[in-house]
Amino acid sequence: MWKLSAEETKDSGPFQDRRRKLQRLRDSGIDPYSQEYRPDREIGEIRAEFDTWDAESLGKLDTTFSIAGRLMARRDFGKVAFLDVLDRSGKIQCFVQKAQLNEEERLILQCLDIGDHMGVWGGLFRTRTGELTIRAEGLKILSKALRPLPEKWHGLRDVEARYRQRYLDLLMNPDVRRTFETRTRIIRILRDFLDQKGFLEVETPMMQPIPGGAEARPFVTHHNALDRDLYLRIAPELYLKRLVVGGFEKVYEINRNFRNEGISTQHNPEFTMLEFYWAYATFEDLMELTEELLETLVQELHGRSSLTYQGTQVEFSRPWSRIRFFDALEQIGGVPRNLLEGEEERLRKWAHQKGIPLEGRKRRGKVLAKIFDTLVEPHLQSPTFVTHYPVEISPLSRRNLREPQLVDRFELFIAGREIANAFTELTDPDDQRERFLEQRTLREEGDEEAHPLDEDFLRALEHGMPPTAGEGIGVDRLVMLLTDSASIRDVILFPQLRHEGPSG
RNA sequence: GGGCCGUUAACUCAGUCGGUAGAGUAUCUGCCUUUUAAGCAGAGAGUCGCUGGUUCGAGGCCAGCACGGCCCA
Repeated sequence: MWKLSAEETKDSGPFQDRRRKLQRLRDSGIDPYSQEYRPDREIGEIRAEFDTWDAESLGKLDTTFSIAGRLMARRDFGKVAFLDVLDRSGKIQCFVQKAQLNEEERLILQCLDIGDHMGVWGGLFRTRTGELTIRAEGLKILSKALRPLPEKWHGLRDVEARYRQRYLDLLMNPDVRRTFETRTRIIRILRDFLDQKGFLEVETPMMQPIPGGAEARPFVTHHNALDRDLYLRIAPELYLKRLVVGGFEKVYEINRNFRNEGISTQHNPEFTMLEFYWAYATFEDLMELTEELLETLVQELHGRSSLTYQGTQVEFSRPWSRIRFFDALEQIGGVPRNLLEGEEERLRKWAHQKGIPLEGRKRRGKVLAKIFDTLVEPHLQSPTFVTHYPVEISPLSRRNLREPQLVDRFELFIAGREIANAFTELTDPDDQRERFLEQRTLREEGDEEAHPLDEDFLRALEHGMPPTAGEGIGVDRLVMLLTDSASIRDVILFPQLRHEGPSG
């Protein structure tokens, strides 16, 4: 009944029973919320060491083990009981003979409910069915649970409850725990990889006076003492580049970005981004680095260079295919070349006939990007670098030398999703100013996602930034890919949800 | 923003044509010294998401709302 408050549930059966047991313990001078208990082993350690021992060897072992954890199941047999105790490392069965307990412990056993934390100590043996078991010499209650756990067999299925009460999800669904452990491992591998290459990890502002570095709508907040609005960052890009100007030639940040957009299986308003900047490198160097990084990740996590995502095999062996943005539109998206190069109106008409809605997309670049998202992106299952984007949708990227209407940029697609976005950085302060001014025009035309002009950033560029390449990798999407998760909510511990309704 | 599906006991779910609200788990009582979804016997447990409407009568039909899921934008 965890959807209801304690007040609402205090009179109903299981809660009353647990309250009653709590009171019985207190009346007997037993604290149901122990101040201290120190187990000497983790359950996983015991299992790792003794799971392979046979009954006879265990019989000769004269050691007492003390463990602690949450009671997940109990099976009572009159004079004995079996208790399943779970800690962070695993689960073990404990065998309790009531005759072996003192009076206080017998009362505790009587009052123990599934969900309570307890400590147990005793020697190891193997039951008739062969299970490694602790023969309890004594036990203690460490924390009384007043609410029952979800049902033992089906677990917690209700998706909403799983997100709102992730602690129950973690307790009841071991796969969920593993996914989040893997997430932590992935982030550690990312850090190790970049640290080894000499990148310096930094932290830049979450609250920014001008939200830049991406095209997205920001969240607004207010600083009272300064009496000014601040924005939760949509990207760290402009600050990391300032650091490159300041001489941090290899720099990265793994942290949260916030974008004021809809919520879906692919989008959470706050999400984790890795961004890194590498002076004296180009976007082509980044492609190689990215190949190496992802292959390392897949190898470390899966022990081979491929994985299965939602039923599709994805191969990460290098090198990955590369295709130019316009070639991808033509060859994969089936957009006729003459339309790509011809008048915008004919392109719009063609898109309309294909059923691609373009409302709100005023510029040619946005039209092309929309067509790409619809017709090309879903087909990019194997890792694919799409390169050389139109300059008008890349206001922070350096122009291509030969074709100045394009930029030296790539996006990486895997399993039909964008995983990374990278480019050779625009270091020319005059060109950057012009790009900002173009974006300002778009903003005046009503494009709320157009990049704002950042005079302070321009001043930094005017001090001189070395030739640099920079990349952003969406960590949540990467974790989804590597853990075979269908929804971003399955890789974020507490995803954003609507207000809990009055009726739960 | 649109479409479809869902919301019933603490959990997981049934509920036929509109006619007294069901099961398993969990809980409680009793029996049980090697079980592991323990077993056997019994018991308690419900604002059927919310608000209206139709009807002699609504968990089921209609409308609106809330929350969630999937798909589309």
